[in-house]
Amino acid sequence: MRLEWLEDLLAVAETGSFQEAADRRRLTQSAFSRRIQHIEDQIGVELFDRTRKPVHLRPATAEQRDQIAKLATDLRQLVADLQRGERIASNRLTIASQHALTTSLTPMILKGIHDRREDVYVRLRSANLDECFSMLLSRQADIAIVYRLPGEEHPISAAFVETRSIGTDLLIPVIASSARAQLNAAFASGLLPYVAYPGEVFLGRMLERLILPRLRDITRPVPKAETALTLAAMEMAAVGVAVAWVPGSLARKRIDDGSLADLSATLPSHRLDVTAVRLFGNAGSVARSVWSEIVATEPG
Amino acid sequence: MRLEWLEDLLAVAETGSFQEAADRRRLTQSAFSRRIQHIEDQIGVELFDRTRKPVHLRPATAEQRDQIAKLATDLRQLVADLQRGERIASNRLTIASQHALTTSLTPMILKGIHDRREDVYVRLRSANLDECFSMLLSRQADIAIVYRLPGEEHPISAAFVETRSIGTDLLIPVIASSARAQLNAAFASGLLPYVAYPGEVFLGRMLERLILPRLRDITRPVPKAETALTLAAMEMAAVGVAVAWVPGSLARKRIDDGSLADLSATLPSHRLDVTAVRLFGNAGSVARSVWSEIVATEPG
DNA sequence: CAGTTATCATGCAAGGATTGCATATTAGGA
DNA sequence: TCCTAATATGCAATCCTTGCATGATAACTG
Repeated sequence: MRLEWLEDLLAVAETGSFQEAADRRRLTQSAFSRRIQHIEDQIGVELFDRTRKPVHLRPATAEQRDQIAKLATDLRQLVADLQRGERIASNRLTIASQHALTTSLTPMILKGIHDRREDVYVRLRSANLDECFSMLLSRQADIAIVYRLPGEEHPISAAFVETRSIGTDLLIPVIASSARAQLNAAFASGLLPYVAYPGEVFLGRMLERLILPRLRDITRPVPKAETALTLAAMEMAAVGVAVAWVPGSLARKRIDDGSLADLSATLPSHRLDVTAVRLFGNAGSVARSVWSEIVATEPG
Repeated sequence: MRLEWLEDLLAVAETGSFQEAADRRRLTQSAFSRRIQHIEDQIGVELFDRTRKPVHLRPATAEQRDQIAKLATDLRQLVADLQRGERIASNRLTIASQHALTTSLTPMILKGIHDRREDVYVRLRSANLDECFSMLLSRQADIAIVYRLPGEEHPISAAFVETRSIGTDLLIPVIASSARAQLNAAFASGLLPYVAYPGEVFLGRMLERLILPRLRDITRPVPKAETALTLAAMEMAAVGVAVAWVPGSLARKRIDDGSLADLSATLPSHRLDVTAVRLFGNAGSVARSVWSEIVATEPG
């Protein structure tokens, strides 16, 4: 297996066609086609369904897609680490950030660190909630930036981690402004189309426990699509597919420019804490200093 | 980056020489040498120190060794998963086992599962303690088999995981029988050579907190070597380097055949619980059934 | 310190792998 | 059924990788 191959597979998964994938990978279509054949030869399995014309991933291949993406990221990171060598070993720091925060609050935190500590090299790794804790535990990350429900605890024992609230956010329902009429019609007939998150991701559990029960009191929620990524959910809402519950900070810009409508006046929303988490114990000096930077961020 | 290359690097790391590594990788020395050069070219960094004759890993390379090994394992697993396809998606189960248990208790557990449930495909992943929990949290493993100190808690909140004790073990000091005289001499002069574990691994923390303090009352412990792997520690003890504290179950055979001596009569030992851990929540039917198999194992 | 040995590097030629171009084949839609 | 777009394949040029023989150098030995 090669990183190149993983990238080839991902290109197909993302573009849905050999043609486009070849393009993205900067190969001719013919060379690309043969490369895929070669990969399949090596593995000994047909990864794609050729009986359809834009080829489709076989279910077994699609199942591994996330793992392929993760391994590709990790391999690239390994190469980068080897390249960087020991030069910055001492003032290097890894921050794990929950996906939905990676595009909203985390960049501001990084900027803050960079402004005050130019010498620090921060590696940002975006992952889902469980993976963030996973990285903390196995010391692949020094600090994690994750959401938490007010009043709840993180899955890691308080005896092992230190948690600080560094801000709050709101999980709000949104949909394309242009789709409001349509939504109202559905709503009037007692239905609420919404974008679901899989049960195993944080927002999925949130939605299931906190939003849907309240929703069921006033309407019948109907899942129209499912995605593990908040950004993708927001996109679906933006094209008017259904209502998506997303962190307010993420939707802010598009609400302000009018393309998305905030429905929290009529549909339930919920508060979220943004927290910084680290393992107790002897953190390096850089990690300690950056931690104090981060927790100095005023909650609110 | 390629899996092949990772394996090349690991071969060098493990054998300490291009010559032997080439052998293990079934290449001529010359071809292997050029392959390493090619890898370095691609990465753009000298990975090995050539000014020494059996080449040495550069510190920056050694630092990434664990990560390289992990990625190699994961890549091989990915290929296997792609090969196996979805056939057994439903009755597949991943068990994470702490390294030291992987060679002692875990095989017996696996055998028990296999005897009663022939249809279940179990994937065993050996990892250190933190990685085991990490895999549980990110749902890369369904069940973890790990040591725990009696009376202590796992780093994951009890609210999120279910823990069951499935046996006990003893952390005992051992050394080559043939080296006892030598050891007694050192001991008489107030010194105790021992094999240390790095502070970030479970046994390292155990040793530091529970054994060394008691040891310091009676002698002056001097670390002679350090390794993160219990098996390697036992090997060092077996060649007479120093005393190593290892799980009794691991050393049993070599104590019985006389090659290792159990020193727990004169040096401190400590009890260990063997536990099975899983996340609360909706486990699949196979995971539930295997869990009951495992916890049915009588403690003791 | 000189000589020996083990270890790694390199020139070379053979064989293999990968690529682009041109073109054949096939699925999906009109 | 025919057309179009997507994928596969024949072919020749190029690049990569390998083994063999041999050169260079660090480490060891007496």
